[in-house]
Amino acid sequence: MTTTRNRQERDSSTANNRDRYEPSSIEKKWQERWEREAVHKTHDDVPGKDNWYALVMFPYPSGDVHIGHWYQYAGADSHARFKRMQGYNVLHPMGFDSFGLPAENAAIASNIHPRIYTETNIDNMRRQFRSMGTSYDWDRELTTHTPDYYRWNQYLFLRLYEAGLAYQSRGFANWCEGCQTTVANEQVLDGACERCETPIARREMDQWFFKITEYADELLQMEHIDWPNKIKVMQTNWIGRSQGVDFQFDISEYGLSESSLTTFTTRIDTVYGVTFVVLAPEHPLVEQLTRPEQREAVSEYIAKAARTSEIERTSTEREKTGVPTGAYATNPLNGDRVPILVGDYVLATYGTGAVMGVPAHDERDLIFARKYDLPIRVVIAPDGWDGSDLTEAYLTPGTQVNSAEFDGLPNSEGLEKIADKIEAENIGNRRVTYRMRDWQFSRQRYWGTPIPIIHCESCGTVPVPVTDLPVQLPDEAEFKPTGRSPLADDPDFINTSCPECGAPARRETDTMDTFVDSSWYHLRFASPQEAEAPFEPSAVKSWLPVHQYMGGAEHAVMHLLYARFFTKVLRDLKMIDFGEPYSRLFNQGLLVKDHQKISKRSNPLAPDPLVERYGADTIRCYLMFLGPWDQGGDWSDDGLAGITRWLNRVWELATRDASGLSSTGGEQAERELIRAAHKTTRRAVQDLERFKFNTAIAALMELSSEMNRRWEGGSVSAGTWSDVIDRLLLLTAPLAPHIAEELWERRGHSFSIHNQSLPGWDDELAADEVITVVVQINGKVRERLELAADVTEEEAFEAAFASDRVKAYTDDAEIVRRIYVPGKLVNLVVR
RNA sequence: GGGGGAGUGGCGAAAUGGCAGACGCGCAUGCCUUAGGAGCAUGUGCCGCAAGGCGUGCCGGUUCGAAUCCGGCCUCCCCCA
Repeated sequence: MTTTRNRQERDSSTANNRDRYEPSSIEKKWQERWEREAVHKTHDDVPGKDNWYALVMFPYPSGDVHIGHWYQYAGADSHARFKRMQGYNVLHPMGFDSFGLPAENAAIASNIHPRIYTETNIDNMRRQFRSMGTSYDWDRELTTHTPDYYRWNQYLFLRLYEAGLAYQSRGFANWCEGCQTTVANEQVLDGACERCETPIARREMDQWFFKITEYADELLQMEHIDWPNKIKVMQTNWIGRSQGVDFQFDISEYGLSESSLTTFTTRIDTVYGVTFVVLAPEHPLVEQLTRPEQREAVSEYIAKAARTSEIERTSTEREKTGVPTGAYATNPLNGDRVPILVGDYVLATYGTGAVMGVPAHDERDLIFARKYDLPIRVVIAPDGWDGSDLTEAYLTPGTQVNSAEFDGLPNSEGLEKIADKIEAENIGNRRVTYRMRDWQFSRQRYWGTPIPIIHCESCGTVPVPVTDLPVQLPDEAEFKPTGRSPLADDPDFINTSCPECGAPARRETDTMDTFVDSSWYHLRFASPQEAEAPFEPSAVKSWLPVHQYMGGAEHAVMHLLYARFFTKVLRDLKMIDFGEPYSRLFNQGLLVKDHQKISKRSNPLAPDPLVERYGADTIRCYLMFLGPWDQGGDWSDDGLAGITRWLNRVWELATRDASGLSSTGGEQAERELIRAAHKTTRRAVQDLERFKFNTAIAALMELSSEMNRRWEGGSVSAGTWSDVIDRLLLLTAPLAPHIAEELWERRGHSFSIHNQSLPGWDDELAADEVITVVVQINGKVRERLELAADVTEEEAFEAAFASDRVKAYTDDAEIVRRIYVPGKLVNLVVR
């Protein structure tokens, strides 16, 4: 009776002076105060704290922050906040990857200067990031389109150029006739321009490259970095290391400058089965080898191939085509004279641009041979082969046949012995090739970092002296695409003098791929205002490599590979002393809405109105509650109510006046609430560490409900209640930073909750006193027993046998086996 | 075609060798309310009145015991062709 009356009094007395949870008012208030009091200001070193660099991939300022950004940045921010409350000195910076094609295209489309367009977007995005309650130190913000940043792109380019790792060479680029410009590989979608859908052609142009292939083998070494296996596999496939043999066919009969034609193969064991040779249309010998009677057909074919994208050319769906050159090549191993054809499924950039055709042992070659009526010769025989024709290409291991002295060997052995012979006779050699090519980073675009090179008639290619940096991107230049680099039309920009001889000279007019900017930005964040160098060595030493990198998997083989390459180069240039930029990587999944891709047009979900209506904390928590962060989530407005209710409950629990509580439930009730609190702490901390935000929130919800029940019972002391409330708020703080801060203040604690340590837990206090032991008969659950936590095996079996339900199964049966899993179950195998 | 990931209630999902469905949405019933798109309580995998049986894409295997491990197949998503 007393308890009931007390409770009613408490409720009515507190109802009046308690106010409701109104996210809009408290969120703005705390965002301003955090900024005013520099709560997220990061110092390079804090005595007694270890540094933790939590980096999330910085965004393109291509428009509004959309809900997918929220999904990424809210999760990353929660994890960074969690590490901060774990006691680390955390660097969690933000910037903008603000050069590049998307911004430039959007700017052109709306007839605004790319700089104005970009800076307007950045202002808007900065505002939105603030509205999320992110914990960035804005003093460290960097934007890559400013000279303060891109001058260091130019500086690093010069260092790579000096080291022979940047070079200019003629190469094929993706040319879009519609946009009158080249586009990057990643902007080619199914052979067409992603913007105007014009088919992409290949055009030969002077291009700049970074020698990433020099680091191919080291880039394959990934055992020592803690990255998702998925990404490691993608990088390995992308690099595509293959071991093979360069093999020379004799073409001396034509009396050309070259007496041999080199092909590359990974299957030299099939060399006795070669019945034709195929050259890429761009192969340098095509012109000279083509016989007069084939000249017209070959020229026509080459012209057609030039209009076809590489992706299309190598597609397995597409029919393999080719034309004979009329010339023949002689296989030096057996003297066979085989026709030379031109085929566009062979790429000039892979291997040697020439392949040997072995129709019996390669699917593509077989289709090609059948189509053009070329001979098919089996040289690797399956077990029990009767000498008849094969119906399909034989690709698996077998025995060498029709292979001269190698007949009878398993082909794995033939592979080595034939390679030995080729090397001994000097008609070829073993070689490792990679699918990955050097990184073509020059763009005929305006909105990027000018490449700091000067072309002089007498001195050739001359690097701009470091003291002359930055080479400024002219603001006034014409930026619309005209078919060549926009900067080429700006006389003030191109006309200069040669740094070596002083004669009039022309500047390089290409700009850099934006992936150059993002290859080292993590270093810049360590000392973003450094004016004398790209980064300050001691700051880099305190912060790098990045402890935890977070971002989407779409960058697996672009940014993430380039950044690793840059890191290795800078290490070799002795600018840094580590070889991997990101020690740990976590990829968040994709957010969809109602099972469909979120799109501005067909399935929109703008964050600002949601924040206005529900509050940033609610949106953050809901996004994190949808499912495991790495698996992505499925947004549906309906589910928001659950998070709203929970945060309201936290508010309501934390604002109750607990002074009237008395420990009527005794020690038992106290212990049970303390146990729930310690269990929750353990679960939440362990889950947050592993990015399992969804189950961390579930644990906090359970604790909230448990507290509500305990209050109804009126059974715990005010002191215990208060401790558990504080625990709940501290654990909620990384996820819902505003409400936690507000309630922390209302409970009389000092500012800020985000400078507090997470609560610890005691496994003994978290341990159950009573456990449920499951009794299985032949693996099926037949009984559940409530037993003391410290029950012995003997006691557990005794309890099991005492149960009537168990007896029903054991009475007429023989027990052949008994299994005991401490604290969990008893299994009786009966017959 | 190759590689990777996933498949569990009406829905988002838990459980990674030991009680399948935690937590949340939705739904149902009741309470409270001038009102309810608010709050509270209880229930909610399927079949069955019940006892009980069935149940984690499908088929098989390993195990005392499988959503979880192994083999084969189907479907969906991502990356590369």
